[in-house]
Amino acid sequence: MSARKAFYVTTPIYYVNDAPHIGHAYTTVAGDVLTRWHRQRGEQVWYLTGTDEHGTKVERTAEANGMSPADWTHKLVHESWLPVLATLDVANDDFIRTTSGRHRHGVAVFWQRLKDNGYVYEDVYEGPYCVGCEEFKLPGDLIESSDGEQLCPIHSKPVEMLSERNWWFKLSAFTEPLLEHYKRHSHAVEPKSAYNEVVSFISSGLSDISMSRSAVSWGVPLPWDSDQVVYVWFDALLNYITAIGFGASPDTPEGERFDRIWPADVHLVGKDILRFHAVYWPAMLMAAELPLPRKVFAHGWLLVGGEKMSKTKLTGIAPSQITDTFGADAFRYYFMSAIHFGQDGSFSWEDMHARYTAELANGLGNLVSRATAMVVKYCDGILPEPGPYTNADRNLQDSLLAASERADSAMMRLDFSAGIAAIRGFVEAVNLYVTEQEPWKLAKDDEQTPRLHTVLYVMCESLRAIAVLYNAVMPAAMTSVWSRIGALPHLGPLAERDVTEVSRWGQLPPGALVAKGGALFPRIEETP
RNA sequence: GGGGCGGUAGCUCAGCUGGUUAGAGCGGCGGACUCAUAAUCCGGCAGGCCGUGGGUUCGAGUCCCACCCGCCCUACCA
Repeated sequence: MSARKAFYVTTPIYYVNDAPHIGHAYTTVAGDVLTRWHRQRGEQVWYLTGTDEHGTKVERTAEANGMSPADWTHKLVHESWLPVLATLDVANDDFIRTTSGRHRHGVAVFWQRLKDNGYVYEDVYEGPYCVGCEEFKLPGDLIESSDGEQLCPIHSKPVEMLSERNWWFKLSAFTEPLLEHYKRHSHAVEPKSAYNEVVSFISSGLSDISMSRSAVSWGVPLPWDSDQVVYVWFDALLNYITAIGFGASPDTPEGERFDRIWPADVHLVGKDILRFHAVYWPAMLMAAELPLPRKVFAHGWLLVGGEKMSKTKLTGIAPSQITDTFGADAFRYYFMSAIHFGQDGSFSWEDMHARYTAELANGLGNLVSRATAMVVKYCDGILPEPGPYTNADRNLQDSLLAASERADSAMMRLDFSAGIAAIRGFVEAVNLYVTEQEPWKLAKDDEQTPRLHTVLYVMCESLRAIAVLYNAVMPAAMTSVWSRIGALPHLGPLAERDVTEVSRWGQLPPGALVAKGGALFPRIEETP
């Protein structure tokens, strides 16, 4: 058992009141690709996702549906949120629910510690409150409706005036420490535009913030004041530590796990929740004397028809709408390759279909077909021994080395589209190689048999490398390739192959049994 | 109001510190080939007032100013 620090990646925990859409799926897939890649570098990895289940909105929806909040969230988690992970082929190590005992316990321990450390005090607050946002608004935040009513600018719904005796977190104490931290760690928030936004916000000075609610019952009670619950955001953020054992004593297995996994290496977040993760969260951790996350990465929006995807505009798309037609692998491939991670990206069915057809069906899928078909046809499905290599063969090996190095460096910096582009470039090089070497002509001349065998071997050995490189993105399809080229009995499970050794030539042994399967990515004629 | 980002071929986007005829992929057209999912490979073509209007410069998509449009952050007056 290794004591190495695990590479720890998190998604936001998703608010159960929403239906899962491709925006949620996008974040989750990104984390899955990232963690699968790191696992294939031989690293210890921990990948966490989960659900955020407390707050007034959930409480009211449950009530409207005639259920208790506990029953209501249980139903949503099991009918909507957990199935999405299976739909997308996500290999998370854990799934945290804020309603779970370990989380509620950890939250109580955490805030008690902050109170003991002197960062929590009592005060009265009066002001407009938006239930949709679950937060107090400043009068200046509000917009006025046509009939003079004060509305929340985000939800365009009337605010409620509340006067509360609350507990407050001394956020103001962390203005300078946070600035110092971000000055020292200029990559702790990415992309750069997000970093600049965060630093600029902190520079303008931080105000203390209310961390509890008295009018809400669906939440985690304060350990020292059972009339109040922890404000939902200051409950939710803690999932990143409660899930891995915070709150357990250090000599227990849970406590040891916390020490091995924390701090997070990457918090993946949408840019809408950047401030919570890059300002409030690190301040809370400082107050608790815990290490800070190494990176918060804010990705962009998925745009549909040029606008941010939205349920009210009927542009919200469920992941299954896409996977039912194209499959989970194509879903993962499309969103990771077509959109530069960190920027907004356009989704359209036309683009999805076009890239699927060109890059997966005609490009990669067809390459697998032609390689396996020829080994079956010319060599009875037994991978032949290669003869002497020519320049063409060596050039292809060189391009594999270059592609794998570029892919690794891109994946390490979360530039998924560049990583995939590097691998796709190698696939295209192999297709070109096949066309130029014309093995079907070599097959017609017995004297050319050694050369034919070399070409067929190069093709299959290339597929071996492609399967390893693409496994993080398309695990199911690449597992199929792994099996078709007969790699499994000789090389073991695909997921255990190290991406940093992928370019070492000659790993697939001659004699491997090659089989032709059905279309890896069948052509799809109709678009929904 | 202030700040930031984006507005480049039909579509999605590259174009660093200004320099010869502004690029890629996809789509469209032509050719080669037949192992393969009518796939692959090659070639050319098309076609873009590089958001608008000024300015600096021998020369600007690339710098400066103003403005228009989209989005984000932030502040706020009646």
